[in-house]
Amino acid sequence: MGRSPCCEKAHTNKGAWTKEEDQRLIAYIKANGEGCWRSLPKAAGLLRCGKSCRLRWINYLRPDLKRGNFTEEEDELIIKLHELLGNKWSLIAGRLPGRTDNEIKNYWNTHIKRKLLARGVDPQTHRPLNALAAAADHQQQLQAPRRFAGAPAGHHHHHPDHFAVLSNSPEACSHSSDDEPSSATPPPPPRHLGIDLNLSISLAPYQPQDQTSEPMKQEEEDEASAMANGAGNAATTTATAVCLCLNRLGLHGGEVCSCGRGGAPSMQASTHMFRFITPLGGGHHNSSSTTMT
DNA sequence: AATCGCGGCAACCGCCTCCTC
DNA sequence: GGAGGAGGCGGTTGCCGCGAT
Repeated sequence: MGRSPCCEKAHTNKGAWTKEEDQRLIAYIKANGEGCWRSLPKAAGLLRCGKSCRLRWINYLRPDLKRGNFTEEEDELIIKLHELLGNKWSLIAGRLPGRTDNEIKNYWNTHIKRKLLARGVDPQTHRPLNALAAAADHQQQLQAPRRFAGAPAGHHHHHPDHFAVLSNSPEACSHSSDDEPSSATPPPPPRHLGIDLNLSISLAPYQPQDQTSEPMKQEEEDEASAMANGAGNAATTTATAVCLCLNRLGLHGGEVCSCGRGGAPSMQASTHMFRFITPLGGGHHNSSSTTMT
């Protein structure tokens, strides 16, 4: 039968927003703040679904939005983050200040996909295109019990292969409960790693001897992986300092990160490597490292 | 000048997760 | 612990503008 609609659709406008509607929404949110989207339309005098208001605000009207073209740096950041997070547009957007998930999603589909294809890289797997066919053949031959490439198994299109690459601890390998039963022993390195990703995706520069005792949760692990990888590659390709803290991820002109949330994330710096430790929800710590060249 | 095709983007839809009771 | 509601997310659709023919 389905769920009840999020709002009374019979009396709601659809389609493009008018200037007047925008003004009403802006005025209302300025006066009352965000929240309670369901009741907002009525309170603001809008004949819109609450979800529609929310989307309009988040994707278009928010004052902190950065309009305009994506920079080359943003492009590369998106690519790195997508490689690690998959189609988690909201997570990616969270690391690009002023950009929205919808905007990034559209940009990915219209620009970056093409860009990667032109580079000979598969936009979904981030592997060289010519290697994909070979890898597929190889996998068919192997009929390995552990699926690894493409073919997202669950609703959420994580890339298990990516996480396998990035994980550097047995705990980290046990998260993929969506897709397969977890195992106490870390799986052997996937054979597809033979494909040269040319991305140096790894936490190798910083080995886990000082990892905190608590196993990471999936989300945190994702974050850590994203941070490590994004930094490593951005750093090696641009020689620019990269802030990986949750609030400031991005390229910076070499200044040491000092941003933090609550418990003041720490950063350990050596000559060529910065390590960021950013507390995430629940007091877990999230570590990553980046090599500065 | 008119038509067609394509690309870009805003908006919608439906499912999922989280939160509250 | 379970149910229901609200918000959030990702995929998809459809409109519009622009260039090619």
